[in-house]
Amino acid sequence: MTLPKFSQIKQHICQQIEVGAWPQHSKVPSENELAGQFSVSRMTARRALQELTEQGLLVRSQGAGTFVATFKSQSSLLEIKNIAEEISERGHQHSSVLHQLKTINVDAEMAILLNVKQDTQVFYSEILHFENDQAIQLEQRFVNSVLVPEYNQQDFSVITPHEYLSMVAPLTEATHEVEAILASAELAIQFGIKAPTACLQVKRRTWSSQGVVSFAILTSPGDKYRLGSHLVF
Amino acid sequence: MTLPKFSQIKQHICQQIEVGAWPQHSKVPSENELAGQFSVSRMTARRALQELTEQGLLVRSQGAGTFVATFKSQSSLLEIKNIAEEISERGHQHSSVLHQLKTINVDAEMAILLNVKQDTQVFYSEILHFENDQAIQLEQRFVNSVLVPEYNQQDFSVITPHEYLSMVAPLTEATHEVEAILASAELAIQFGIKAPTACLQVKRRTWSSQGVVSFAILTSPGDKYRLGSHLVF
DNA sequence: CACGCAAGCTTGTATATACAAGTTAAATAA
DNA sequence: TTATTTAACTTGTATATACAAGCTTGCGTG
Repeated sequence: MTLPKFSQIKQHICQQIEVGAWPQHSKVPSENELAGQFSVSRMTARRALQELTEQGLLVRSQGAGTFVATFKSQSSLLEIKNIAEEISERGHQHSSVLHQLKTINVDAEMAILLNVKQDTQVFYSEILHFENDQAIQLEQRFVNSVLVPEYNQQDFSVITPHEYLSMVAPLTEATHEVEAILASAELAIQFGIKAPTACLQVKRRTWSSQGVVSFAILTSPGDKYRLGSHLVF
Repeated sequence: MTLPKFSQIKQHICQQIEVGAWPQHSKVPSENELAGQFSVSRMTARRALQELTEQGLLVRSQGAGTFVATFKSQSSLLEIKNIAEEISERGHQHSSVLHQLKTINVDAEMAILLNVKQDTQVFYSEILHFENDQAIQLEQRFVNSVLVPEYNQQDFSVITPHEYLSMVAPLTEATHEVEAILASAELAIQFGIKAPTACLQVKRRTWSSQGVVSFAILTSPGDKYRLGSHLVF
């Protein structure tokens, strides 16, 4: 199972930008040039350019061409760091408790999110992360068992799910949704906080070259965690 | 100047959702059905559905069909957009109410954030933004009066602070901090929601070439608003 | 040398078509 | 009546083609 052609072109373009071959404001090959280089139809090349434009990496002007956008971000979100590493960087101690690691049948919604067939069995893990004995994040993760067949055999006291997945299915794409929720009574107990309290919840969907790898729900108490980013234009 | 056909279909779909004809999770007509209804090619209908899916309003599943997504306003973490524009793009109506627009003395902390001398007078504005008569964001903004001396003379019923600041002091840099907070009683009343409830709060500091322009606190009810991003590596 | 126009190139919208892959409904067989 | 198979429908990827609109470059003329 290889990536669709338009996705391969998207990755090529992102890599050219990343390695500095195409700096800010520089001209990107035209639809017809890319079509020639990749032996695809112009419409396929166009789709790649259009999606990257929609995502903000490129800007396009009719008649003039396609250019690398001025925007450049160094957000911590963009790096999708390993939580153990983040805590360690703060000079603190990371630990975690595995609550659940099992195989489940996915409902329709989750099947769509993981791009698997309905009623497929996938892995579900639930881990509570600590920073210096203070619970700071509940990680609930649904993992595509087709792409990562040995996920449920890992020892998550020595390696985080993020670390393992990065090794066996390196990230190529991700989406995030950040929301504020009210902690349930159960959640409040797990975090050792009083209700009512607000929590920051990040829903993260990750892809590797073979497809959707996992869908994670990362929930943290509002007073213990925040996300930062730094944008340069 | 008429809208392209695919944009007209997008608007039709947004309106159907807005008026309640298509509730959350309900099935949307297929590509071929829309192509028939609008006398367009399937590819044109497809483009409308695909863009709305990327925007988070729809979810699609091969073989099953296209469905209305769980509704939430969504803004980007990777770009700084004008809220009026974002709401407009969703086919919704933006409006706002100005609560405060005044000159204040800054304390030590705010002076540091705005990079001005202590006890300097800066502008403070407080605006409640609505999407289709639903309050979705309280914007509190401290503005550097040295760099933007005429901020407090603007009419913020016709232009948003973001628009104005972008004109007179174009953005070069920004930082975000995203956190979850519990709504105060006052805040709950402004949003028309019951306490206790969680809110998503973004603290944003923006720079232009001359220095720090403003420090904004953007607060939204958790069940009405989320932040998103889509990354390719 | 400067200006205007034409040609070439590029993006933007749209259509028709084809095949792949998955889901759902209908028909058939046990 | 239930289970299985087949057909119909739906989304997903890809190609070829056409025309519109805008930008850039090159050429010709003053």
